[in-house]
Amino acid sequence: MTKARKAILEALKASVQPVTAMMLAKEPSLSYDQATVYRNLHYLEELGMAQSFILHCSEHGTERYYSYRGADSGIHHHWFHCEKCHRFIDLGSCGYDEQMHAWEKKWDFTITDHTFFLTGICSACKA
Amino acid sequence: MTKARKAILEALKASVQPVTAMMLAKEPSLSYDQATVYRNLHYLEELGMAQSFILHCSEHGTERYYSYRGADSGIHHHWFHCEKCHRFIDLGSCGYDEQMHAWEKKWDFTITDHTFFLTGICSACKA
DNA sequence: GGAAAATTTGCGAATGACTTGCAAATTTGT
DNA sequence: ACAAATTTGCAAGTCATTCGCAAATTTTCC
Repeated sequence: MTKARKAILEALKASVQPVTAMMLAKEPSLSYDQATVYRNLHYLEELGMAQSFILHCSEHGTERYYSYRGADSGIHHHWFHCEKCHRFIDLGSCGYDEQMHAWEKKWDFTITDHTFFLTGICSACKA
Repeated sequence: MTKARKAILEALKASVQPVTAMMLAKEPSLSYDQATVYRNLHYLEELGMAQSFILHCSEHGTERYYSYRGADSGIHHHWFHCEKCHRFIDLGSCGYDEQMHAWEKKWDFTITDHTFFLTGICSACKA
């Protein structure tokens, strides 16, 4: 595993919030080329050490957000996104496995991935 | 309501599958400028007559897909996307209202929108 | 440990979805 | 039908993300 790879993985692991490739590329302590960051995030996601979702918000546009995912403990996280302060709240795993299974049976398709997240106004921003 | 607007809304209503702005812009029977198509899709979504979601698939990249939504009957649809044949299956409304409410209570945030869809291989493509 | 093979990096340029400024055309209000 | 308001087409711009390629790093094998 290369230096860049390791550093990016550590940054992901250390971050409480999901981050974009650009955020990591601009992080002074990393200072890897954006292409390198993008490539390594892809790589880490393929390995199953990172997970991502695409979010569009009026203020930041459309971007892919990455978060850490333990190699084995592989919990698929879902998030709430506050449109005001742009912070994320980790909702944990969605627990829809049963529902998914029901759908697979009903329609006879095979689910390889699911996307789920919420947007709204967080507690702090409501006040 | 302008001619373009009406035509685009009709196209949406007529389409069984969610469509992208580009698909509509390239549709010979419509032949409106892409800017016009994009602007009107935004407009229709604001009105509540269209709904959309952003999907990334390896073959077609990242694009926003629109579908018709009756002005009042406003059912929020969710979809399964087949990665092979690129067709969508309408799953109807997700029926997670209770779960959402539970989350709102637990975290004290207000949900204004939710994104949910599945990807995988459809029945036909498995065979 | 070191040289060759394989992979990765940085840079700059390209891609592709989507947006925007602006003048001309259409629609609306009266 | 006329003036005001909105929308359209066009061309150029924006922005996240990707790609080609030569140089640098990592891995492999002896």
